[in-house]
Amino acid sequence: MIFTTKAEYGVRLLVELGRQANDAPVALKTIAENEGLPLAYLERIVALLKRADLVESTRGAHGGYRLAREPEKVTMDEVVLALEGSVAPMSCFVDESDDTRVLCSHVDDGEACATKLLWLRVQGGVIEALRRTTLAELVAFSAKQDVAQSDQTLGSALPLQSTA
Amino acid sequence: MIFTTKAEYGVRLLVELGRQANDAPVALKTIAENEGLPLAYLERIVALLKRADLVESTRGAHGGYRLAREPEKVTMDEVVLALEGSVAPMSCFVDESDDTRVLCSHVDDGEACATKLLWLRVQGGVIEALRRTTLAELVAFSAKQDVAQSDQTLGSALPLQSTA
DNA sequence: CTTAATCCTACCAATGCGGTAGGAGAAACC
DNA sequence: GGTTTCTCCTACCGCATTGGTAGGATTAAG
Repeated sequence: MIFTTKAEYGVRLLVELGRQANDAPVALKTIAENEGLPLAYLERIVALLKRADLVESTRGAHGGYRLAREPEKVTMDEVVLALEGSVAPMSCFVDESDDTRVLCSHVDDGEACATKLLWLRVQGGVIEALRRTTLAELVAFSAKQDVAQSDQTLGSALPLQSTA
Repeated sequence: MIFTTKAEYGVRLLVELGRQANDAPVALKTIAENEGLPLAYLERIVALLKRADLVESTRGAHGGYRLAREPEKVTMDEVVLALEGSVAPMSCFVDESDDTRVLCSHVDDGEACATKLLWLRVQGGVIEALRRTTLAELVAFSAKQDVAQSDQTLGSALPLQSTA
């Protein structure tokens, strides 16, 4: 069970934005360079965040993106939902309509499969974990990481960017 | 985020075995027909369960598979681990060694990415949900489904707990 | 010795993922 | 006004994985 890089990159992008205290927009190019991620791909990802009103943009020179809310008010369930489309442990769990309907292809219509109970619990566990994590927490976490890194050997920090 | 059909089919297979009270082996063909799943594919899946000592087999005519343990003692974290190889919310979370090492390709060696905290929590939520679900529960659940189906021709009597 | 089952391995089509390319609009700055 | 620097949009593409198939070898019951 795995999230795609959309979630990974999107969350990283938001963390980068969250680290900026001021409300000056940040260009995607800056973020791409900071994180070592492909710019063109990030563009498509940030579009998802904008569509979900998690991010605001200003076009033109000196433009870029900023958070639409304070990091404390951004929970990860919203973020991952915007990026991945759904939080479903099984393909038949993807909710087409607005209610969380279970559509399992291998069972009679309207019937639940034997594994419904299990996947519901897993889904609940994931959503709960996502919801209790805010962007502010991740920003603070990454800041702590930075301190730890700069405390250690600065020179021997391998520039191991696997960016081909 | 999605599990593959290996987990789905594998759990269903175990539920089918769990429904048999006696210890007579059940042929895969029977299970395939009951569940409407491709036999050849099930063969590969049940091999994973056998390798993890969740299932025992007897070859030859009148052979088949049976549970290696009572359903009460089979927890789903073991099952999913055997079927999917790992329970990792992100590709860099796949543990190659025995400890749960985080190997993130986009960060310096030994360093955690900004999203480590998040994926750790998600992974924890999933594993906890899996661990507290036993095969016996799923067997009982599927039995209840059967009763509901034969009683009222429409099994919507289940209190589907939404994203609470 | 036929039949019914587990085993094993190679193969294959489709899908989705991660990434690229090439532009068209919009605003700042000279 | 033109250039630069951004956001935006859409089409395309290689590749790995998934789900499934094929074909056979092995084992045991009757």
